Amino acid sequence: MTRLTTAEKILRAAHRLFDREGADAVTMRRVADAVGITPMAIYRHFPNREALLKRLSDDSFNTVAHEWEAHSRSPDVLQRLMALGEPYLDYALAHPHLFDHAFSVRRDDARRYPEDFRARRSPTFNVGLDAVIEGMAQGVLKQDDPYDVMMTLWAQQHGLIALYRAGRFSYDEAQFRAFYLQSLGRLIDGIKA
Amino acid sequence: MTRLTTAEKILRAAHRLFDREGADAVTMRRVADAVGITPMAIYRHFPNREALLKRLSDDSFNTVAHEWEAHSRSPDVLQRLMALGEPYLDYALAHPHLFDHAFSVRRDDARRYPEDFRARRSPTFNVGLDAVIEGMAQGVLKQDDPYDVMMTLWAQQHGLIALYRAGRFSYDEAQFRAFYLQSLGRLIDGIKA
DNA sequence: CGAGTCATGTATACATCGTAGACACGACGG
DNA sequence: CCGTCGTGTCTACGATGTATACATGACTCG
Repeated sequence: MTRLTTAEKILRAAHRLFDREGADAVTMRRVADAVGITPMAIYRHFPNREALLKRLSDDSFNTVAHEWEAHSRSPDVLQRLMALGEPYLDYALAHPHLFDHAFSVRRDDARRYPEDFRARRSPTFNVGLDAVIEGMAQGVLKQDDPYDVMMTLWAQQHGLIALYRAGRFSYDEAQFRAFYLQSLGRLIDGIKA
Repeated sequence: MTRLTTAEKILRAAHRLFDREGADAVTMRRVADAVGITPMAIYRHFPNREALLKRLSDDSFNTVAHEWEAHSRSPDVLQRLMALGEPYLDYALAHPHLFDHAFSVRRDDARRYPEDFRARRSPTFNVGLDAVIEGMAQGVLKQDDPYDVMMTLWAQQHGLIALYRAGRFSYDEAQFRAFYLQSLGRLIDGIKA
């Protein structure tokens, strides 16, 4: 069995709370209790609560981002674009609270469109982007700014999930997934050549 | 000059704080100070803070919803669908904090898709919906489920705004508005006949 | 007129939160 | 042996929502 540093124990306890009950449940006192230390001890490892939360969502996101890149090697560009919508949805359904914090919360270090994305600083965006670029080169997609097109695709997915997360759908996960893919298909129809 | 009841003064003071600094700035103590009463006096008019916030965003939203319905009587369905994206964006830009609370926060009384929208319980959704139905009848839009199509349109708009509100764009308002309309155009291309 | 009711406010207090500040204590290098 | 440093504790403070008890004035009804 691996020995855990205190910092790791804090992260694990906090992650558990975050994933199950959301950011509000991650109080310094509850995390400290779970680890078996006093609240102030956390400050030896993280400068403040906000930094702890940021670290949590960053870690969680990075883990998922790796699976992302591996996803869908379909040679058919249109199919690949559809398939690329899935990991985003999967993440939102599997870790709703972390998703909220990673994508719906203001943060100063977030990548910004267009400069960061045009500079290819988002590994996840890049995966879809390359599919779009390839599709345009093949003539499967209309000629257009591929960055703008990819951003439009992202927004479509994000909007559906945001509304779902905000309780605007009475669908269960399977029904929502079907609706999500169907909506994505409508947009893809709009960018097809 | 009109005499204001205390409840109205509370609402005005709270609205001011909400609109300028966001929901977190609306503390019972700050509202009470602004009105000139003690914090507990607010509880004679609102059961708790959450209800006060809900009332604020409801009022704000309803005000805007009226302008909504008046918007865009263009006989061209496609143009009308484009134009209908604007009031949503206008509201988000003019009252970003209220927008966040009205559309991005979980609330048990929110209308849910599909039942509430299919039952035409959303006056704002209906406006766009009727354009979609008309477009399908005219053969300008592909045959499809008009409710699903309208929901897809809403999600596209909502997603862009959510990402903008979360600081994922470095665009100023004018640039973002252009991008928003352009993205909406791509989706409309996908639902055109 | 008088008494009770009710709407509206205040005063006080409590639990919960993030976190500042002072101190303890063991390891380790000179 | 003695400082320094990493890591923890203890205590306390200020913000916040809100429960509870009480005050006060207006209005109603006998």
